[in-house]
Amino acid sequence: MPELPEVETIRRGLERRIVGKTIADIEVKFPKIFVGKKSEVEGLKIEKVERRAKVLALNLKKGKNLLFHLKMTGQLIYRSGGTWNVERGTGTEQKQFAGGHPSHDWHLPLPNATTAIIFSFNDGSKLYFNDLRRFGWCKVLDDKELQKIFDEEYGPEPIRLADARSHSSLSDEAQTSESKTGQALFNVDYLMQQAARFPNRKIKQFLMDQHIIAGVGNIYADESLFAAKISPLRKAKDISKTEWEKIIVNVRTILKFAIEHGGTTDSDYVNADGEKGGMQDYLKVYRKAGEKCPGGCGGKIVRITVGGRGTHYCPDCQK
DNA sequence: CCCGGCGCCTGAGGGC
DNA sequence: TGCCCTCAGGCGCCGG
Repeated sequence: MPELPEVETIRRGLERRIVGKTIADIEVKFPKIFVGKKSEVEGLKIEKVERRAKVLALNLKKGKNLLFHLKMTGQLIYRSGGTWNVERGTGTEQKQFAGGHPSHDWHLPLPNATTAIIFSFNDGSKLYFNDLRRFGWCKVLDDKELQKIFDEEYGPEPIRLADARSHSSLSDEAQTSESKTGQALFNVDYLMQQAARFPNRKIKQFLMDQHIIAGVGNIYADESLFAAKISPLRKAKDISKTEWEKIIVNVRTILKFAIEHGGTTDSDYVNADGEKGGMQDYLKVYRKAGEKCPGGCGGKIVRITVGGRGTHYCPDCQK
């Protein structure tokens, strides 16, 4: 399920692939998933690919945008146009592929039964929005509407890599009070202030609330709390300042690490080239029920339900 | 405020 | 082998 690191990974891939291209045509296979009029964006050039929390926006000319939410099983996969002659196996087998160099993604047929929308660009390349469970959506929005959603529906970004180039990412730690845009910053003061608003909420649900923190979902909430040695059942009001600091550091570290590893492929997640992530090899508690605690405490990872979500933690070292 | 439950979907996995 | 049932899960919404 794409959370911040997965959506950011897709964003980076798309940025390299589709910025500067013009949307020539949109084919909607599942009408419920596409909200708005495609005629408003056909013919427009893509200027930028933005991420906020778990949503992805293609900024187009004329103040238009396409906003995507991948929910559980959404995929955004790019394929270049043209045909390719490819040798595989012993070299005797030669096959021609239409649409996209098959070096890494030839096994993934596109479009397929899960393909909800096909965006065709002016150079013959395509962007496929697949969604097996069809919870995801794509909306046509004006700049103003997009900004309103970004401002009102999502709390601060826990890391600020979206627009910054890699070498300037130190700005994360420099966050103190408030950003230029008026958006709150992800720091201890802010989290304690929010905790005062929802004192009895369990910390796991608190971390996953997109209005409070942008982009943390089930996997990284569990992983961050394990790293911080805090039980997912603790109430927000009972978290000490020192513990909030630990939460901040671990959320940031884990999200950044996950981005470096291309995100977690639990079931359907793939990047913009159709490739799986690598972060699943580094998860310590998520879906590890019954296994020995990797913290070396001698305990065992258990699975419980918190707020209706599967929650994995070590009761022995997460207090 | 907090919690539980439903709905949206479909494939995986367990029970028999 | 195969059918049926339940469940997962982001998120909005509703009711207690």
